[in-house]
Amino acid sequence: MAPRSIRKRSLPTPLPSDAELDILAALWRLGPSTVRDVHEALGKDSGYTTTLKQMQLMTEKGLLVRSERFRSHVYEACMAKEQTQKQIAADMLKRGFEGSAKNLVLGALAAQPASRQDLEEIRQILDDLDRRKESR
Amino acid sequence: MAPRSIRKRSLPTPLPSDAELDILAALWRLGPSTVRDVHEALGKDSGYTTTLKQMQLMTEKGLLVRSERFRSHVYEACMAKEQTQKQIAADMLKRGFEGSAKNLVLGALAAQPASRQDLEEIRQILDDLDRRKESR
DNA sequence: GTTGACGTACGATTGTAATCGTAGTACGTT
DNA sequence: AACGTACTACGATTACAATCGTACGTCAAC
Repeated sequence: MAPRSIRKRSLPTPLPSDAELDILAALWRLGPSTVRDVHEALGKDSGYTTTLKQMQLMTEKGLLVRSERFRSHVYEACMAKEQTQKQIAADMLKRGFEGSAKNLVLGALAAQPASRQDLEEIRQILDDLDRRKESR
Repeated sequence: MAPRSIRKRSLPTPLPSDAELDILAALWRLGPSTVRDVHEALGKDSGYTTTLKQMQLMTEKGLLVRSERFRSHVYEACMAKEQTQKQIAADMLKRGFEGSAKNLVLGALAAQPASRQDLEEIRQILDDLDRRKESR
């Protein structure tokens, strides 16, 4: 009778849930911010205390760090955006894409047509990877 | 007071939840299967009836279709793998990757090093996209 | 020193996914 | 006909994310 949630628990850093990811995204974008800043940036119709509580819980979980400032608290994402994105992609890959990066790329590009410039940048990434393989 | 789950509800085809995605993945891999087939393929330590119920609910939601066979039921994924993957990638992109396919690709490749062959296939995809852009 | 604005703390509530137990049904074997 | 086996049906339960209401604290202004 033990349900599992979106992502496996009891890992070094549990993967963020849905609303948690939204908050993280806001913090990555805004940099260190107060609850109010984040809440307004989210633009959701839920209440202020909801966002507050969420961020308090995330702090307990180790997803955010908090520091005092004058009268309010300032929060900051604990992990770098890139690392979290990597974890999310890994989870995604394993669970929905048969572990094939190719499939994920295909899905991503089908879902969100990339600009020519984006395509070029992706090629750069591929080339880099190739070169790193080479040198080993 | 209306919580939201992983993915937004009330869309043409609601995005599959976590366990649902596992089941879909199994069905894509196995093709039309009985509950027992799926349950065993999942290799989870939850009970048989859990998988059964899940698949019944998914059928109600329109994620699976069911047909009779001899004494058991045979289930099949309703949507093609590619379409679901596309939806998932779109959701992911929007929520965690600032809508940037490049970031997702970067994350995916960092998470799951691709083989040289995979890289080549991804290049093919990029070229195709370029060509399609050209001809428009 | 009372009031108002603005902040945090936290218990209680709700919705939903995930799970299981138990009951019911159909079939083959003896 | 009775029994064992394999399946489906479904209500009840549990866990957790998300939400809110209310209590509480602090500072500034009047």
